Amino acid sequence: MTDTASQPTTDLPPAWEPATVEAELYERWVAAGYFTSDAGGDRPPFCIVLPPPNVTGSLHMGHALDHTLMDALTRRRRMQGYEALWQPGMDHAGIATQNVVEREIAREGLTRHDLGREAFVERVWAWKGEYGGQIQGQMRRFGDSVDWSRDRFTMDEGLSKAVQTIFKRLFDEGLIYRAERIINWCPRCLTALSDIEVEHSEDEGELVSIRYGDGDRSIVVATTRAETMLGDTAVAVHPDDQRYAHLVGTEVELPLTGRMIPIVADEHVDPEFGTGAVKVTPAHDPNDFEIGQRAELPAITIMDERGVITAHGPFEGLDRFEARPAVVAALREQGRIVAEKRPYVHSVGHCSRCDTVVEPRLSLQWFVRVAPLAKAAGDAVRDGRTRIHPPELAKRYFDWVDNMHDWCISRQLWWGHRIPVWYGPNGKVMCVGPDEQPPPADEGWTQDPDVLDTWFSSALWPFSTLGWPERTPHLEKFYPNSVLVTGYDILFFWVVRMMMFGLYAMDGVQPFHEVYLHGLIRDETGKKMSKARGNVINPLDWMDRYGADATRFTLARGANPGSDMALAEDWAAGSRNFGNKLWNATRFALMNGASTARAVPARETLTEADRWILGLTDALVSEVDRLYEEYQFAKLSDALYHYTWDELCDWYLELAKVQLAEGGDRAEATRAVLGHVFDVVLRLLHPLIPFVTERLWTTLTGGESVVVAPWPAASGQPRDPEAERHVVAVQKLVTEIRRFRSDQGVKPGQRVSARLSGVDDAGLSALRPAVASLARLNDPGDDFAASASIEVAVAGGTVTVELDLSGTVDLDAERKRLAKDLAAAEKELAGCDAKLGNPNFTDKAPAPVVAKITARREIAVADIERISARLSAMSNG
RNA sequence: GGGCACAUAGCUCAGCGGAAGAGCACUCGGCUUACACCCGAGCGGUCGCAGGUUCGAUCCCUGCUGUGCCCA
Repeated sequence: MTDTASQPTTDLPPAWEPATVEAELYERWVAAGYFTSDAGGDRPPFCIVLPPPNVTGSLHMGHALDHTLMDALTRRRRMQGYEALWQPGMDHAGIATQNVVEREIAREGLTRHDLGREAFVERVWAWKGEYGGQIQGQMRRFGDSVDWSRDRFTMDEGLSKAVQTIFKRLFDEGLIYRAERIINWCPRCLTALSDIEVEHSEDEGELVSIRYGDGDRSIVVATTRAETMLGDTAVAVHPDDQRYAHLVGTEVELPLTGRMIPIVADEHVDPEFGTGAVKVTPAHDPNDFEIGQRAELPAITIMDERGVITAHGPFEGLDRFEARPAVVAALREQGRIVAEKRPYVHSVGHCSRCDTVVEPRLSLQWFVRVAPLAKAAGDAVRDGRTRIHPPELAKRYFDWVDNMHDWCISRQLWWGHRIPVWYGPNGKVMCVGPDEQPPPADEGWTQDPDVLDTWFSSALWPFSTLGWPERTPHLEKFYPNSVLVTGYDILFFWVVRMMMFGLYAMDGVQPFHEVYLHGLIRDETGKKMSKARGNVINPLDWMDRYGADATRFTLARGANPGSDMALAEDWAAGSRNFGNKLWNATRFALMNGASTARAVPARETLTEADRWILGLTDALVSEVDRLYEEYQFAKLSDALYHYTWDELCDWYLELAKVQLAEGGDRAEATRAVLGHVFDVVLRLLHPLIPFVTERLWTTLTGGESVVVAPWPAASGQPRDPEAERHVVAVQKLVTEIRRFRSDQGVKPGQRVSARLSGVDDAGLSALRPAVASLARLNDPGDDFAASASIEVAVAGGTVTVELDLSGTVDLDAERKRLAKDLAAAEKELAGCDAKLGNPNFTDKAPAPVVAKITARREIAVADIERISARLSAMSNG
């Protein structure tokens, strides 16, 4: 057998240096085609579509989490022999991108109107060409195993065709319609927004009570938006409200305008709020619009698209926020302000893109009639065709789909998919399908100027990226997608819409088998990361300093289903340390000739230590598999961390040192076991930390790449409970000896002569050299003089360790330790006695529980006896 | 206003009916030839408060307090 010292040393440097190696490894994987999907062949499909990041953006920590989890799932399935497709791409982000380019041309003193629509859109494409690529670069640094050959963009020709196809189908079936409605309008972005693009916050405002009419023909209304009174067309009260019953059907004069407006009754007025009478402004409030519809009231728009008052009179030309105090002042002058409350905190909607206060606005827009689509989306989850993880979030999904409002899909933008509807002479309307010719412009036909909500095209993502509306081989193979991974915060934005459109476009087949919703990233104190707070961590910074693997492992370790995760730099450092630990442990194994070239010898020829670690390794494989099926990333990461560090490194490698020192067949067998366990753990870790495992695994095995290595399976060999008991006993014995040494102030490296008895009776004979090595003990020499002794109760018996500390023993320290142990044992005994002395317990508790407590009691009694004897011996001695 | 979570060691979180756990932080001792991004040992919790169910409750139920989120 080759001597360890003459083994060829590995070429691995003493520490893992991610920065220099990761990029090269990644490009090698791409070049090898590992990530490219093949729609042919017999492998079962596995498909994840990447939630398309915004083309204007860069990847933040939330993306890093999302990508880590998707990559882990994809890499594992690939190793398991699935045909894996992780579909990348970006969306065109209508409002955001248009804003960016408008800002850019504003620096040249231009507006989009100066350029004209066509030139502006060209300008956006040019911008996309120049800056839109940074996300791909970031994904390469993360190590994302996406199929770059299928990279897609929502504005691509094929995806645009998908948009036009589904629009036409929905239009023809009456599921898309155009109507004048109150919509959410952003006076800064100058476009309609859907309900979910509005964020509500509790803001300080004012509540002003205004008297309309005079004398006994007057009524007081309260409002937070005094300026809208210029557009009031009624006052509404509850039909059962006796206070106002006599006024219903009469009219009052609307101050400042001289208009007479009716007092109407409406069920939806809350008599408890304010005076119980509300002003009704159908053109500027969604609830008032509803009241207006029921009472057939006119709607008077008093603002332009920028929120500037257009009503004639002294307020014309004022911004809505300037008009508010001006209107109040004018009313006060007339003595019509009955009460004012400032600040008055109430909920105010803001544009999710630019934070401008949203103005409800009456306008002509396109809508999707969602009722039948939402019903199907709900049913797919109710039927279990799509499973939501964690299941608690399914309720939130149902609450949404079962109470969904029609979806406003038109946007007054230029960047996006233009609505494929043409308006002709005599009010004719024509929706044009993807393969149809638009009607001739010279006959007076013009296309609708608006574009579609970005989410409209994103909703097609799970199948438009696969080639739909063509029935491509990829669509056939990879639809439905296996799992969708995203944050719970975009359940409504995106997941619901993909469900609706997927079921509709694909003849009732749901887009996903499973949906996994992860939590949000927060800072170390649990606050949301935001630029305003200045607590944003850029994942690229972490990757620069700690490597992509460490960044990924940190995120995976924090990913408990459905709950948010707090991140701090310390976590990343810890993950970096773990990678380094793995690196050095593997290096150590390699330096000692660990190899996968030879199979692990038959179990009966191995040591108990070998059988113990092999058993733990099998258990680890099963546990990791089970946890992956449940999307328990935090737990599976922790299981891998614990196995690697606390069992493999802290114990098995130390035990292996003893076996390697023996030389001969024992050393050779140990090399095979080392090779096996590192092979397995590296493969298990690869989906989480792909780079370091690739470097180590290829060195260890000589294999081509761990990316395409088979996923580990348990050995099928039975575990050896006796060997495991014995190793656990050795762990306890060694720990107790170390504890004693530490109490006595013996330096960790100093060897101490010791005489052990009871080892054989405890069944630990074979592990005796291991104990000596791990506890730094020397065999007793001729001059051995025990100056201290400890007794350690282990599973098979009690081991007595006599130590020659060749000097004074710190009796005080020992007494303290014994007293502490005694107190613990006495507490334990008292607890057991209390239970066993209670007939209700012994009668009603299950027998195994009673037996367990009885056994614990016996151990406590023995401990007390032993420790007391030791203590009294000390005071007598 | 409606709904849903969560309150466990200094921090971030597991555990969710039968002996309180992890990582980080902290204390002490160590360069024990894989690793100081390390090794060894240790300190630290009436599991938010008050009731209830149970032989037994951090775990189940009720109420309260606090925090967060979603929806109006």
